[in-house]
Amino acid sequence: MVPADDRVKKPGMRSVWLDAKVPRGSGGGARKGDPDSGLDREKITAATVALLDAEGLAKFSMRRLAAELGVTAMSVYWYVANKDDLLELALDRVAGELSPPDPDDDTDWRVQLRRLAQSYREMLVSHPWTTGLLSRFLNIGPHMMAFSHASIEVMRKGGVPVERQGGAISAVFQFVYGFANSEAQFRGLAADAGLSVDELFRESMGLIAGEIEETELFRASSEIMAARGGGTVEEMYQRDFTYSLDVLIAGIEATRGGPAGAAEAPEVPGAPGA
Amino acid sequence: MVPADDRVKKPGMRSVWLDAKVPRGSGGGARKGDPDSGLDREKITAATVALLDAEGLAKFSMRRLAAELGVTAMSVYWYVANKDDLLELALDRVAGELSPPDPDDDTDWRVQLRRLAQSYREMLVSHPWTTGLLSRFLNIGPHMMAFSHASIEVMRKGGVPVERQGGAISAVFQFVYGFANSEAQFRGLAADAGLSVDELFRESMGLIAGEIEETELFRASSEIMAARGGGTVEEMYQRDFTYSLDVLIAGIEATRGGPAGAAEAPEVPGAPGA
DNA sequence: ACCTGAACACCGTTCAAGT
DNA sequence: ACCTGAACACCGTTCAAGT
Repeated sequence: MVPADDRVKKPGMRSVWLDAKVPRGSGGGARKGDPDSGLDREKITAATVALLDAEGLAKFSMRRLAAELGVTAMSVYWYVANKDDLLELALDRVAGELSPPDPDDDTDWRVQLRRLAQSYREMLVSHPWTTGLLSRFLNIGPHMMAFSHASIEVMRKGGVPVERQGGAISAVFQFVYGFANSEAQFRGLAADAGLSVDELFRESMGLIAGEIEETELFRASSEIMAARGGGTVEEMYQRDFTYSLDVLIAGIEATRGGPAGAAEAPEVPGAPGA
Repeated sequence: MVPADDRVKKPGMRSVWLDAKVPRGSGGGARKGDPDSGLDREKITAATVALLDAEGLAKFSMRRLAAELGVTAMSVYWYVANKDDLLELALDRVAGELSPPDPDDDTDWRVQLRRLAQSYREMLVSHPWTTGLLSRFLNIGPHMMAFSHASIEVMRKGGVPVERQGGAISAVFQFVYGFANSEAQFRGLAADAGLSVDELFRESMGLIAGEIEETELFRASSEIMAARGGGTVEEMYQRDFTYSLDVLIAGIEATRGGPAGAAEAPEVPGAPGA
């Protein structure tokens, strides 16, 4: 049959990770000519991540990627069934940066949770295209799975009862996802507008002030502005993130032995562990 | 000049909401012929929302929309500068479903917060295309702004000090965003696969079990499964959402008067109030 | 003031064909 | 086993032209 299409056709879930175990270009011996010229999934995935980092998801195309690889547009389809599969591979590749803790590490669970959250946030922010993709796939690649399971382990160490672990993980990592998404996107908007994040922040504030002016609503938002107390947007993000995590950890501790009736969310879809 | 292009060209932020106040098609008197045939922003936006709801963001195109409106592809550009502007309009239109509380309503702040969160979640889940767009724009449309300000007001009523209101809002609504996003997307995956959410959940669980089998990691995840106790995915989502909100509210109360050093996130970008 | 048609510079993917 | 070229059915947007 045609390249990379040896999967079952039955309707159901779709993911690269469910396909034939041995991907193209890693099978029969090295290339004949010069050894670096052969394509494989590894090289293609690496180039995809590089391109996504450099130009974003919107500008990424199979044709653009092929050009980068010095190859014709359709060569890539020998190694990868379609664009979505390639994006799944790219996603799990950067999930390799997550570095979940050693299961035998006996550091305080709160510290470990903070580290997991910070690490997830850093991945999302330094590869802004990830937030747009995480919700499109099942996220069952090896690195994602490792991260999910590390999250469960941390909650267990924190004494969260089994029926609540899913909920607690969801509260934390869905927050991180949303936070990092908005953070990354705001940086993107700033970059597009040719402004620093601080400049864009000031500009949008000024503009809102001009639009709704003297209303009650504006007074409230204005109070918050005043309380900001002269930090950079960067500092605001960090303080906000930290405080929100404090809220979550305090909340988890406070409800640890609370009333029954809370269970876990589906493990697989969306953000890790949720 | 050309249609809908009377904006300033200076680099900076871009948003429909920053354009000339009077949009095309609402100016000079009703249509000559039959009164229903004329296009305007209102009709176009409504058709856009309908199409996005029915077929999703991926299938939406200007040409498809024009066809729906019984008009040539390019007519739409008379009323709207480009696709992004139209999507911004669609987004704020469904944000009109959010129904923030009356500022004079003296219901307990926790109840009001739960209502805001539930209402936001419902909007995101019943219009799954919104999560993909919220992070792409500034979200400064009138309905979004109203929701943002209502969120601030609720935190104020909850006794959260001004410097923490932004962080608390961020913790809650970024969570809701992430949660609803993963919920909506999982429903979408199920629909694409022609399965119910329960079927897809079972199928993915079985599959993961088959893949990693006897490892320690799997044992942990397997324990959680066992603790699920026979609910539907629907019920799981609801319990999880509720428990997570409990965590957040308990956390907000616990840290209400806590240590200093936490401030708000930028008001404008991303999810409302964050 | 509003709408159209043709055109430009793109997409993802299929398919038959080359080596 | 791997790669190519041509083709299909699309995109968003511009521009000159119609009424």
